[in-house]
Amino acid sequence: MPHTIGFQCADHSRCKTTSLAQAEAHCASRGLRLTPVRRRTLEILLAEHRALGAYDVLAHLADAGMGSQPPVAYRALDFLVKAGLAHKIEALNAYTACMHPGHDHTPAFLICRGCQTVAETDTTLANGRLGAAARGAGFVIEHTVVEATGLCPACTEERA
Amino acid sequence: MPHTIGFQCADHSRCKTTSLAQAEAHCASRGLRLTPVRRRTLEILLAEHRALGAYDVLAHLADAGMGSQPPVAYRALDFLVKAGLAHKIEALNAYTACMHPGHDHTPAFLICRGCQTVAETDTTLANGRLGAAARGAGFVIEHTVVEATGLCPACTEERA
DNA sequence: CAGCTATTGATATGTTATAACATTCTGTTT
DNA sequence: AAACAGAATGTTATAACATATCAATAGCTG
Ligand SMILES: [Zn+2]
Ligand SMILES: [Zn+2]
Ligand SMILES: [Zn+2]
Ligand SMILES: [Zn+2]
Repeated sequence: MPHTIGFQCADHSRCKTTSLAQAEAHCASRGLRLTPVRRRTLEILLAEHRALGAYDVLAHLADAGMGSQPPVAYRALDFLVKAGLAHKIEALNAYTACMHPGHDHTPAFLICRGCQTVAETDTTLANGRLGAAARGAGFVIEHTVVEATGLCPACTEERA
Repeated sequence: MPHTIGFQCADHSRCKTTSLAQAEAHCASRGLRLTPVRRRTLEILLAEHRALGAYDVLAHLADAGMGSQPPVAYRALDFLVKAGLAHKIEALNAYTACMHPGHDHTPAFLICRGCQTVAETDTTLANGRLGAAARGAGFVIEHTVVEATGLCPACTEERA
């Protein structure tokens, strides 16, 4: 699998290409329109395993001559998030490309405060303790945010 | 126990009083200064089982003649969060009083999108699947954000 | 092509958060 | 008590994140 959890990827060029292809397929199969602005936004997010603020994305879009006002970036990001091609990292008010688009999943993130790398994994939160608490309380979970902040292996090493 | 998980509390007046007393004791035992602004900020958060934005808190502080500029609210909120007397709800960019201050815990929240009620519970995330993934990747978790959004029993009923 | 909807462009504004520096308060040393 | 140091607060300004609104355009449908 191209996207195992970890703080390095063997071949990021391939990683990007694969994700983009999956996104194209995903949109095609659902009649979603991956327009130039949206596609470029996804490419911008895929450039690194980090989360980018909407204004960072906007700056890159502007560099590409694709709009320079906030709504342009926010609309594209909203589309990607709703389509399941990107996620918002609430703890950072920033956005990151999904590492396994198309697969129905409940993402969880490991965020390094040293190098800002974001690693996506899955959670089975709804099956765990919080899910049990929610069911016990009669609470219907619709969306979850699971984010852990800390230090990745490389950054832990560096500060040792 | 006064603070069981759930979307009602039997006697909120008592709930507030208890929490405030716990907070006082907590600060006293650690040499932390629960100054008038900080205490009032905590009271404001304790008024309801909801999360309040910093500017909402600020408005209440201003009503009480205690400062009307953003840093006043943010500093008090930062103090409370660092002291473990309040938590930030990242999904709402808002703050809520801790329901069991002093106890070392990793909070998790159930947030109702109908009535905005926030219920705090615990998570053992670090022992669960994400914790395992983190250890496998050599990632050292320092802080976690676990928030579930959905509908509480009352609001589910109402929309039925 | 006429009409409809989705998307983009553009302007303005609203909301959340912090930087920077002055002042006041609190406890400690002399 | 006066001097001092550090913590807390007051104040101004600005940075960073996000949305409302309306006009223009592109893409599809009958
Ligand atoms: Zn994902
Ligand atoms: Zn790192
Ligand atoms: Zn708590
Ligand atoms: Zn509710």
